[in-house]
Amino acid sequence: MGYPERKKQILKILDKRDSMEVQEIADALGISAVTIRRDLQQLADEELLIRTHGGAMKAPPRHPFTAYADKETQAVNKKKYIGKLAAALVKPGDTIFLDCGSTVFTMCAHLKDITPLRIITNSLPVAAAFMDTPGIQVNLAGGEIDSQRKAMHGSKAIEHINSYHADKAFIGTDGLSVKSGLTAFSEKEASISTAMAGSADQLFVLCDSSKIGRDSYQKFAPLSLLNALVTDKEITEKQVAELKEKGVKVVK
Amino acid sequence: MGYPERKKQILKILDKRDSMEVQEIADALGISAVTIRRDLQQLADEELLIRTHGGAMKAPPRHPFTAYADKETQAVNKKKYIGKLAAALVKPGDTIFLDCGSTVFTMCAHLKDITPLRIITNSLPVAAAFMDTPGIQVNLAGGEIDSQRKAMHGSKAIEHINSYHADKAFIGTDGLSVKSGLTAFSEKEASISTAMAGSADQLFVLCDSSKIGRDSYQKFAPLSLLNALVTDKEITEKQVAELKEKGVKVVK
DNA sequence: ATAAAAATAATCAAATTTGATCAAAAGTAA
DNA sequence: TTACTTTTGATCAAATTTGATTATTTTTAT
Repeated sequence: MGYPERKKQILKILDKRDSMEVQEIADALGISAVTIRRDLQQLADEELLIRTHGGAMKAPPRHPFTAYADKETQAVNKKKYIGKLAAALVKPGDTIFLDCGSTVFTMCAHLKDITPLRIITNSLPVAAAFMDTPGIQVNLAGGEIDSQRKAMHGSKAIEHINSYHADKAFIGTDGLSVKSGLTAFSEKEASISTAMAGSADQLFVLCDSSKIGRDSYQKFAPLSLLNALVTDKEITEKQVAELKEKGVKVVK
Repeated sequence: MGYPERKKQILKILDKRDSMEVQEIADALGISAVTIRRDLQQLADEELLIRTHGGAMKAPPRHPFTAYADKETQAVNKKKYIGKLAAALVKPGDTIFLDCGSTVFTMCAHLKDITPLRIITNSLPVAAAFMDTPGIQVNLAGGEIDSQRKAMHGSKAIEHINSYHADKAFIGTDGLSVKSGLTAFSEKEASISTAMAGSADQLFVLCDSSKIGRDSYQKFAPLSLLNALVTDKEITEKQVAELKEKGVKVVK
């Protein structure tokens, strides 16, 4: 029996019972406990279950809005770092746009004490984050929900964003290069980002170093629009110099 | 007995009784009190319960959106019953308005299998409920978030609702009487309800029997607009007769 | 306010689980 | 076939969990 088969079996057991023990599974499938442990580790990495000593438990239903399926765990810390830096650019009394990316979302934890604050966003997780935060007023863009991105997209949402003005816009990007400027993975993301950029006095782009120098699918803004790029310390000096030459300030 | 099993047992006890003592659990499970304390600490960290001296209390409902602060627990069952009845009025292929009340929210659990379905709402909990439900497209009204009601209100939201048309509207009410028709607790609620009622072919009002014959603060619709009132079995024959005379169909 | 009682956190030892390492088996490609 | 990679299983040191004991903190009673 190969891994795919075992994976299916293990999850099937877990679906019926809320928890199970390593030895128990090993016996049931006729596989050594060592292998089961390896399987459980892998499944735990995928967040399909929770590993406990001696066995595993069913994964708790993650909240529909706060759950960002972050595949690359090594990028999480970079993102958090960037979120903290970006949040430091926000001042009490500001009105800001926040887009629906996971990097921008990491700002939220650091914004709770910057009050009063007005946030305009198309992101449901952002809205959820400030649901019970006094002093922070959230304005949510309406429209069709994109359940993948947990955000509103489409013409209605664009129209909504366009009807407001903000001091600062914080947006993510899927690629940033001197040649192509800012690039997005999809038209949906690009159009929201463009709208926010166009209605704010200042534009800040959040982007971890791995995406710098990389181009994604769709161009949506030239570097000249940026007030600053917020990134992590792993950006190279060469990249910083190139961007500086183009007039882009780098915060790291 | 391992941790997963204990965790389940502890939460099960807490589900029935609102609080419990350490020694009591230790005896019940045949586990040392020290271990129970460690378990309680962990569960408290997970916010699954609240630690007290000598024991633990049930945790307050934790997610910002799924948590409706339902003060009157005895009304919950009535509401669930009404939600089920109302959901039966929805057919695959419908486009429906759902407002942001807790009674209307109870419909959600019963709508998941009625696909395809298009839902237009100003309620964040409704949006959350269908986040991962294939076949159900949610359109969320934009605007300022009312954190009390976990919904969008204001002119932007009204405008959003007005720009759509639906087959059916399901709304709650804070009062319903032959004399005053439908009444709401606040202007905010009333204006959204009016907008939904005005843009739908059919209007269904969800209202538990305790609110029938009662008037709230603001009138927002005459009984003549109703296609049906969905309520519970405790409505009196006299009330049903009076409503019938006014042309209101009662579903119970 | 003070003392007694109860609950908790900290410390330690025993038992169990685990992850790392390495060897065997199974699968792949040349 | 052979050489090579991947998967699986066995062994053992390291880490984790558990319960007993003791010191500290919190609550209750006087």
